[in-house]
Amino acid sequence: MPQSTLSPIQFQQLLLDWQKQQGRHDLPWQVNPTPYRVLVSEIMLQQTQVTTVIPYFLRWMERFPHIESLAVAAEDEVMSHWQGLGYYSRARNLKKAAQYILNECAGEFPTTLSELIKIPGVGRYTAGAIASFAYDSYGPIVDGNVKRLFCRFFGIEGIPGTSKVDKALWQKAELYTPNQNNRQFAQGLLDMGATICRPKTPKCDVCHFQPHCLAYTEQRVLQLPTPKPKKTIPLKTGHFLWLQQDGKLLLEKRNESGIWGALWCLPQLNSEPLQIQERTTKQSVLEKGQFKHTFTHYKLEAKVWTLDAVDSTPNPQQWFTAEQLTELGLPTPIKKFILKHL
DNA sequence: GACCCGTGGGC
DNA sequence: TGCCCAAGGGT
Repeated sequence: MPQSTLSPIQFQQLLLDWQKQQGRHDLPWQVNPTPYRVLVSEIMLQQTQVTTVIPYFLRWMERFPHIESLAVAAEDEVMSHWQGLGYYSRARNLKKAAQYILNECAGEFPTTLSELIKIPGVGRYTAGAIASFAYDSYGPIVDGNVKRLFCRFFGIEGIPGTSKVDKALWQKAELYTPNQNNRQFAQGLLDMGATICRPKTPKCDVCHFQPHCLAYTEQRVLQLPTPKPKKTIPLKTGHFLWLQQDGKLLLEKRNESGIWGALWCLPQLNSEPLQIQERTTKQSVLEKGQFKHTFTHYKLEAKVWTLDAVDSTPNPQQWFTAEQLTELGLPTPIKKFILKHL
């Protein structure tokens, strides 16, 4: 019955009015929104909350204030500034993006959606966000906030992330995104989703869209968006090495592929270490400690072992003092373990 | 389409 | 505690 009677223009006006009064205007990346600052913030904000990103963004912009400084930076220093944010391919891609813009785009930051999406690490959402926030131009965005808001407002059923539902969501985004005031419009969508149309406790009582929201008028707000079926994550066991020498700790730089890619880490073993037999001495393997860590897609239970001999591995290894450790990008649970045991 | 890729906050 | 969720993208 009462399908939303709000035209795109009416929708835009309501959202812009709300954004002007109730939206966020003082986030660090909203100040001086250059393409580079918007790019950095949007990559950091992928799957990451605003309050988590803010200190990382400020530190990043201080160390890498422009594309050139990032493009020529050493990977280890880039990774150390991302340490703790997670999804480390974002950091590697951000450096690739800087090099791409300098080398392939003659230093001219791309401006169109079709060009923006070619930047490493930039997908459909981030391209739309850069168009909106950096250039104040047409750039549809569909992120977690918009998915939730649109699924409720338009009464879209089905699981977001499936091709059918996402197609419908992007279609709505393209239709309802204006050709002016794009910066405020996009910010309004995100802020509405973050502060009003929240997952668990939406503030429908103060929502300007309330009379036009299909989910609200049909009392289905908490049923939309359709929840994903939860799957059980597997348990994996890991083994790591703790080797100290002259007050230094041995670390290993991990491969770019896989978990904790390109971070420095305690050397990881393929299996539980066996007792090492040598001609003259028996070297005992001692358990230094344990830790557990839950990722998105599996749970890790790890044991850390000490021994005297250095295992040969294909990755670069290096001894670090406690002071040097602070300048490296280390996986968060590894960093915690080291600080506890060093 | 399925999987991979981190971490911290909120309840 | 355990679960959901967060300004997604790459393979």
